[in-house]
Amino acid sequence: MRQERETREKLIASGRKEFLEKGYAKASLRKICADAGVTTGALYFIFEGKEDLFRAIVEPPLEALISMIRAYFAKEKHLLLRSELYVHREGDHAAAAELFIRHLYGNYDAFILLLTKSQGTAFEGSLERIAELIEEQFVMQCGLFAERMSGRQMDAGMLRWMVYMTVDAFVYLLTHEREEQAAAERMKLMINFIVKGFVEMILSPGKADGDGISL
Amino acid sequence: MRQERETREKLIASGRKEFLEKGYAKASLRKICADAGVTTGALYFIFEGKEDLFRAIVEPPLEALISMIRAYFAKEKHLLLRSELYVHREGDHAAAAELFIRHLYGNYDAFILLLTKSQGTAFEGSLERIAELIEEQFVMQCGLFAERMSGRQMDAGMLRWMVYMTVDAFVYLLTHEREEQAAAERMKLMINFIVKGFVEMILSPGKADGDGISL
Amino acid sequence: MRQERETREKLIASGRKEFLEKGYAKASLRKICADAGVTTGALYFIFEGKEDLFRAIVEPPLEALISMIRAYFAKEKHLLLRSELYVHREGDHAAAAELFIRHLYGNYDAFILLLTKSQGTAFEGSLERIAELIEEQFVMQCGLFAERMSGRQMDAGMLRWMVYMTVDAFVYLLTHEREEQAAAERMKLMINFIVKGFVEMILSPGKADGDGISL
Amino acid sequence: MRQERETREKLIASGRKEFLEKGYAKASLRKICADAGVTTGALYFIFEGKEDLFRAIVEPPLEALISMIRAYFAKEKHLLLRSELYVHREGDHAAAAELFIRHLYGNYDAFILLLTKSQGTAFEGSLERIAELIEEQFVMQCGLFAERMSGRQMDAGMLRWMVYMTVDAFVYLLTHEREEQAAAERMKLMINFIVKGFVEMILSPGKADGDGISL
DNA sequence: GATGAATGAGTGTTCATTCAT
DNA sequence: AATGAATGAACACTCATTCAT
Repeated sequence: MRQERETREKLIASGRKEFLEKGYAKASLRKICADAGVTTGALYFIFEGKEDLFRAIVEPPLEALISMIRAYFAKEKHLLLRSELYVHREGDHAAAAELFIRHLYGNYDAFILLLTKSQGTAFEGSLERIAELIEEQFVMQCGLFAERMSGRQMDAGMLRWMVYMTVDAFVYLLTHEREEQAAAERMKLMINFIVKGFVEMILSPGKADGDGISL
Repeated sequence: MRQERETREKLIASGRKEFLEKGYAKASLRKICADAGVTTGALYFIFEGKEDLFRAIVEPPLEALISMIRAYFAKEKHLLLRSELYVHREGDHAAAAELFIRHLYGNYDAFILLLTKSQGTAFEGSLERIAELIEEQFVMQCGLFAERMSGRQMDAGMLRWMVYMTVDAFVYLLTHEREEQAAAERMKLMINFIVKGFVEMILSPGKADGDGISL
Repeated sequence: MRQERETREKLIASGRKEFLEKGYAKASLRKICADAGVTTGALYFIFEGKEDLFRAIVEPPLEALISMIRAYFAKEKHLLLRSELYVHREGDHAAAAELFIRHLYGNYDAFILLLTKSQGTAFEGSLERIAELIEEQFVMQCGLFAERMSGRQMDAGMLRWMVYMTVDAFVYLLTHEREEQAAAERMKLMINFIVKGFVEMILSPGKADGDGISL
Repeated sequence: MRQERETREKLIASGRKEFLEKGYAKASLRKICADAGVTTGALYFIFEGKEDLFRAIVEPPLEALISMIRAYFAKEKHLLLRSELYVHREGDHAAAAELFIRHLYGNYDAFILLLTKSQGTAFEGSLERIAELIEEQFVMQCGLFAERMSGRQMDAGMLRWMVYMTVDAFVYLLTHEREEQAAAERMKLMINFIVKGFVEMILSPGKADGDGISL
């Protein structure tokens, strides 16, 4: 049991390395095992196969991220229900962003794998799934919001893009800025930019289409 | 000669299909050839190998796009040099955006391949290269701009991100909106959003760092 | 017709080059044709295939050599029949050796091909065939010789080896001394060495076996 | 482990057969594996590839031969240093020759492969390398010899050829006489011939050139 | 809890050769 | 007299996976 854990860890470490270097499809299990100083049989004892090894590397950080997102939105929803008026203060989301950044950079390799090397895997659509999750929760909140500020409709397509853009901002940082501190710094500016644009858009929306969300 | 063209076209067609389905790495030349009703030998008579077939599919549209970008920036630069004052009018870039959208959707499969299925290819960094090209030209223009509106410094990192974000907006559309008309419509809103944010940022910039661009 | 000859020559030239570089088996007809600026079809119009091209390069010089050898032995035989006593004079065979060297070096590439790059070809045993030819003629002469100098038996195996050694001396030069003049010079010494050894062996032969040739 | 050894042996056996029949370049790994009753994958588990299989067949006997040569020369050198006068006795090298013959015929197939079927392999120059090794050691001994018998110069080119001729005598036997006993018998005569010629040449050398070795 | 030998289908690629034009 | 498009079989090699031990 003790030993299994050790082998498992070694395999995960060298798997991470190989997947990063070659991408999922071109990575070689043989090389991963050799690098871990373990036989292929051992890998198949511990994991179900190639994809399972990949999952073992990327899934835990991904699931943790999703939990964080859910928790954040739950809190936001709670606040929204209690307050009667939504007031936007600068830096509102900064704390959350920093939390996310910390998690992303704390599992840097796993997220790089997830976002740029997972082609051919069940995880290749992870970014999309995260965006959808956020959009879903966001739309829900907007629904609550709309009960108080009537008449306004927002373009659902634009909203979807903005969510995607926000999520992609994290990806951009992850792939262009290796230092966590610098990334956190930058993210504040980026969030600010997006929020401002968002508020602006609500105040003077483009021509609404039928697909709009009442706001 | 006549015949070669036909075979070539058939191979490109079935190659496009297979690459789209499986991604570059997992695509099988044998399947491509069988699907085209041709032997592997024929493929190797016409193309140099797997990557060359891929290139034959994606390179022409990519090169055309790059030319369009260059031409657009050349025109912009020319205008900038003639006028004494830069005045932003809404919809300024709309025409260009529409042109790009037309090209992107006119070669839909090729760009999907390029942007989402080119891992393991010389083209896997194409998006980045396009972003760099645009950034380069953009920075150049900002330099010209700076000769007239002095003192202003803009955060180079933010500028880079905005360029990336703009480019990524096209990718977002390509991967989320199959209809060209709808995409063109949307792109106008998106461009508007970005430009507004950009102007806003110039007027009240975040704290500039040393790497800033004089504006 | 004129044209055919030209194409033929170009193919032979580039074939010689490719065969020398890669050896017969690994040489590529495609490369030969490309190098000659000719299509594969043309090659098959003029030659019957890969081996036929090889033959066209090496056969003429080989046949010429064989003729020279035959002529030389015919002359020797003639002299032997006329004279009553065989008298060995130093430098006897020198003239012949020089002739052979001239021919060998005049067709240097062809003989290198023949001797070191013909594996997989009908010509891969050429050296052996030449040795056998010489041995045959040599034995015949020894038979004539034996009619006059009775009693002596020579070890047939040793004789065979000496013939082989002689032939191989030419190969040795061809593969170790690129300059014809130097090779000719050296060959005189080598011939001398062999002849001396031969005479010596006749005068005090090893124990004869049943396979001996009466001398 | 037990099993691997068996598979290894089977592969070596059928590899030896196929290489002998077709030569290295034209030999087919597929056929070798089929003949051994094993899949290609098995071959690649045990060997690194085609050339590695070839190496596994020919390298051990070759290395053993080289060691034997080195040992023989070391002993000779030792004797030479102790005795004040070099006295040639007939049959001097006979024992060594017999040892070599025994080794050569004890690994008959391997040496045939090495000497006549290794084109396209790292081993294609083995004969030359052996000749160089012997020449090197031989020249060294001649140097020692020269300290006592002064004034004599020997043509280095002739010496080189004689070494080559000696080595080639073994090749000649290997390729022309399948029976070890007969070969050993013959080799004695051949060695005798060469040594006699050598001594003769020293006593009445051809005109020495500048490249001569003082003797 | 693992080993390591082996599978078998698959890969991209190269080849000498053919033949309608 | 020659083209050039195409064939089809073969190539060495790699892969994720299995299973007796």
